[in-house]
Amino acid sequence: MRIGQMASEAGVNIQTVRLYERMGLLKEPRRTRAGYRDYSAEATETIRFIKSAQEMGFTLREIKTLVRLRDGGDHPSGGVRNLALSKIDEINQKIARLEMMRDALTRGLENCACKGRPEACLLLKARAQTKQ
Amino acid sequence: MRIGQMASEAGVNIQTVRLYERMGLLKEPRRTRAGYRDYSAEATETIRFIKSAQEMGFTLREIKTLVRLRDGGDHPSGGVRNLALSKIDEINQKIARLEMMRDALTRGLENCACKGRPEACLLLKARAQTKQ
DNA sequence: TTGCACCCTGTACCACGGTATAAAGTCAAG
DNA sequence: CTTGACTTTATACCGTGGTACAGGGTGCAA
Repeated sequence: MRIGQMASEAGVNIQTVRLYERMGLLKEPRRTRAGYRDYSAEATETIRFIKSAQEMGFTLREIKTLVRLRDGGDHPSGGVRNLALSKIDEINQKIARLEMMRDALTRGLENCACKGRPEACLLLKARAQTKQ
Repeated sequence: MRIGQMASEAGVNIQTVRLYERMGLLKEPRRTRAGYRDYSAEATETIRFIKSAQEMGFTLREIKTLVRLRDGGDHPSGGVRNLALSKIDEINQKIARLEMMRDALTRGLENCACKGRPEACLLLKARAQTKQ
């Protein structure tokens, strides 16, 4: 699979794929005789992982380590394991903060739009949806 | 409280505070006779909210609306409420994706560093910590 | 009243992530 | 073979968020 199809399946620009490769986020694919990049389906998964991590606020530099960890790391070592654990910790902290932000927004809504009109407040639904 | 103290309490650069004001993220404080900005303690909370939201992957443009919503919006209206609800939804999606990423990392670890040495895997602790 | 720390506005610069363009090669269909 | 869609590398540019600097004013304290 060549770069054009890969990029379009992953939903990114071709230039972006090459950028990620240069930055070491995406491992270099084999090449055809003519020098064209030849990707396996796995690559699109990696790209999607990268975009997802990015939306979670990780930088490309951080994502570089996330990708390595996700792929099983290099050689098993305490260093790799600890790095992964600290990343997992970071993620847990992000989750906790997102929950706080959600509650802050919820409070904002309670103090405003729904004031005196609890029946109009779609909020409880939203909360129920997440506390399930 | 003047901008220097405010910025240092919030942990940001003075220039950053002024930038946020220019971008409409931070409402313009009153001024002293000399034209100095005069902040209340509330402002540092707003700054911290902004930084936190930023680490969660929201852009300043998005955070601008988050801040308005958190502060109780303008005038109560269905529009404001719906916007808040959709932001809450976004946050829930981010949380779900972070959980997926965490699991992906966890799997990466399982396939690698802890292979055959389950007693060395600190992973279960990390998971327990979050599933509590 | 001089010094020093702070503030003001405005402009310029920076890193990051992404994208666009140029100049050249590949390849399959007509 | 030629045409058109695709690829290659390399370079240049852009928006976002942040910061630095210049040139000037404020205010307090020795």
